[in-house]
Amino acid sequence: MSDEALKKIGENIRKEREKRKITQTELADRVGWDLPNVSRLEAGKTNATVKTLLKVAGAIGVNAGVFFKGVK
Amino acid sequence: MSDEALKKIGENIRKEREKRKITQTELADRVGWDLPNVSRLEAGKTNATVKTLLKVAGAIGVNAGVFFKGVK
DNA sequence: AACATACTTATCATATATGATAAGTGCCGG
DNA sequence: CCGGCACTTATCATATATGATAAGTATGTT
Repeated sequence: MSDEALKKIGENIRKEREKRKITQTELADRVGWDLPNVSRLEAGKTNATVKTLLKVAGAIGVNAGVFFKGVK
Repeated sequence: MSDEALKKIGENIRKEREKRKITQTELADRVGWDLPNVSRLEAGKTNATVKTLLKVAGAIGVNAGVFFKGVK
């Protein structure tokens, strides 16, 4: 469950965002944050909470469960 | 993303635990917590972090993504 | 060279999750 | 009725996520 997991989750979020051609700026806008907080999340530099994951999932249109794909 | 979501996630955790015939006490043991913290999590009274979900998922042998089933 | 876009890094205050302890409820077997 | 088991509720200190701001990098365009 190390920080590897957080990195992997960040990468998964980034992939889902890029799949939909959304910029970090646009995502930040949709969730009502400032841009750096999106960057930090995708970089795996934060141990996000459920609510944070759900906001992002809602904004890009996926179930938050997908962020855990391949996370051990 | 209301607190409904947190409740649903708690219920999902409880279901997965019960499926495997594990008590809260046993789960607490496996993750190295005291019992009340498991109760609180399953009751949806906390906005858990990724690491918390991963610990529980590891202890009961599922991918943490399943905790988000049916969560909108 | 100046500018714009997309993103990263560092840092801060405030809110809150975590992990602990103590005390409670409900149920069942003896 | 009593002890034990499974779980809940309340509350605390400490660590840290969130949300904000300021300043940086990299790449491409005019």
